[in-house]
Amino acid sequence: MKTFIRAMKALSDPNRVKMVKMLQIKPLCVCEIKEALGIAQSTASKHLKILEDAELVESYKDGLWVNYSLSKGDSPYASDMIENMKNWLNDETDIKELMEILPGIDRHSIVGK
Amino acid sequence: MKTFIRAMKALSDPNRVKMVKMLQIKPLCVCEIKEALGIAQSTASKHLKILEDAELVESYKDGLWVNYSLSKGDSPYASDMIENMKNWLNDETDIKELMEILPGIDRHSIVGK
DNA sequence: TCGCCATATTCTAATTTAACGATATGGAAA
DNA sequence: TTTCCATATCGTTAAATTAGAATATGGCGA
Repeated sequence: MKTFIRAMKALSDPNRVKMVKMLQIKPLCVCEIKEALGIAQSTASKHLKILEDAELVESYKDGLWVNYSLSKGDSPYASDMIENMKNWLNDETDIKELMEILPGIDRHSIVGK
Repeated sequence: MKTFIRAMKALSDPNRVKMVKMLQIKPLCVCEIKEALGIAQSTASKHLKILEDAELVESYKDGLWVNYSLSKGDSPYASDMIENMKNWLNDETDIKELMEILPGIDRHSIVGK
């Protein structure tokens, strides 16, 4: 039950849902995610931790960067939800806008911290 | 997006999840639900309203009673989640216990208010 | 080694959520 | 009409959630 609740809570926040949708396209580092969503770095990092604790997302280091990607089917509810979400929300204005700006987001060209 | 978040939030509480699992078996009135879960009547009523707002549940009156049942496939995310949840959580101790006491719960034999 | 850079963690304030008791509502039965 | 009964709503309190600024961590490059 706790595992399930954790997954549902993780998907109960718009920013975290947007993160999942972005990660459907490609792995991203924290700074790219914060940039795309226009939120503080600490906020992005915290949200990603919540997604990771829910086993919706996993991370691996690449030098200074930490790349996040959708996790690959360990947890029961998480992997089902990841599958479902591929079909969900694609028509939402928010999401479509995100998908448009995503190709222009590059970790090397992010300015101030 | 708001619709989706509302559904996820509705499923982010253990009591509400238990309500959905119980309603998979049969429609129930508020007093039966509160009895099965051991919570206050006002608490049960409020949770049911949240589930109803998320279109996971619908209600119809039967005399003094208000019967709640799983809603029948209007909302996109809600109906998918209802389907998914049929396969989820059935091995949980909490849920199995609920399923055991459920047949013994009867609106006519509930004591105090 | 020293100083950045990306990320994680801590702190604090503001908002949301969940619970219960008490009260209001509305219909059925007397 | 008056009284109950099941349910809904209100009021209050405690706990959880979210946000950003500030600080800590840890590794790469000079």
